[in-house]
Amino acid sequence: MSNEPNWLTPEQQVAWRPFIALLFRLPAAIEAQLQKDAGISHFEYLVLANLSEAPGWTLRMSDLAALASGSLSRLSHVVSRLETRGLVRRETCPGDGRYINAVLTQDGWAKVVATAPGHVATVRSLLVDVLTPEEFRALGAISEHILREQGVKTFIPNDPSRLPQTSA
Amino acid sequence: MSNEPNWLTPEQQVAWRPFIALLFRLPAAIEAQLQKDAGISHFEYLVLANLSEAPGWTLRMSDLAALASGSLSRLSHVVSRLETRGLVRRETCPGDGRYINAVLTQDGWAKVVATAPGHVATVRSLLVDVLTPEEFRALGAISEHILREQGVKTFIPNDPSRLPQTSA
DNA sequence: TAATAAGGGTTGAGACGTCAACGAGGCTTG
DNA sequence: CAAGCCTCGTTGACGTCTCAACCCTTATTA
Repeated sequence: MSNEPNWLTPEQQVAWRPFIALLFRLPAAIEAQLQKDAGISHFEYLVLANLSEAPGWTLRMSDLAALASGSLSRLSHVVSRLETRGLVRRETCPGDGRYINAVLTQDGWAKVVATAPGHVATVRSLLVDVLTPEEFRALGAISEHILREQGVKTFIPNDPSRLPQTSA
Repeated sequence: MSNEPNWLTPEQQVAWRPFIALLFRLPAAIEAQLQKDAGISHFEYLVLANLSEAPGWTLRMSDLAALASGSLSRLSHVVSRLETRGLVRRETCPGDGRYINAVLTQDGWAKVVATAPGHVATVRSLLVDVLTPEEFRALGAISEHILREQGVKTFIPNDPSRLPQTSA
């Protein structure tokens, strides 16, 4: 193989630069809204939202980490914080002491219900509603393509009737 | 205006979920490679890279912050660190003491030259080369669309009065 | 020229994420 | 059943980001 770096072509740079800017700014904007209006981080919101959609408001730590796209260590810290705030509690898995389940509390559910509408509105105003339906569909398909290439399986909601649709 | 939250439709969720996963995972992957191979963060890389492309290896702090899509406070901390590592230095703008220029040093240039190929290779393997050219172009166009909607200019305003001036 | 306004940049404290080391439970060999 | 191992999960130290208060320089106003 050659030592010569395989630089991006000018055309590729024209696509790359806005994308990398988006990769910095969109999370920052979402983070800011959630922090201001609900006092939680985006990651914390994803944790609560995923739990709220899980059967029995319960998920194993490692599964929850994967669903929220974070490390197990990060999740452990976050669940500890959410636990002291009374939004989540831990239970060792009955029958197999290796596993630990995170369980949403009533207060946690209330928090999700109170937070979701503002979050969805923000996502709409920043992203969904500024794109044409075709653009948004394409964005989803491209994202899935990239993730699939890295062996990441994206969770598809199987029961849309379960409300609220917190995952926005 | 209704109080009823405007939830995402199931079709929109199908697009949103992979995208939000990408928004978490791609930065993490890029971060990991840069940290491992070069000992710098992605944001630090963007700072150095933008300086290396600026005339005179020089940019005003606030312009650099905008180019790197970060806050001025964050940039100030980062530049301080890069300064102690000898990769960047600060200069008060001659003729207007309010402004401060960040200037890339020779060592900083060397760092960019040494780091860029690996970074580009990573971006290619994670993103560019797994998409079709049409997909990648579309991704760039969609990103720019979103940013434009928020008034973000992807490129530096080519205003000569904002360049470092040796004389008024 | 003095007082004030306005904006760029810095600083410190607190919150958060990462990394590597560790602990604990259960499975698999002998 | 004992020893090792594997995986899940936790912990604490350290580095980094955010937020708000602050300083400094220039422009404005009287």
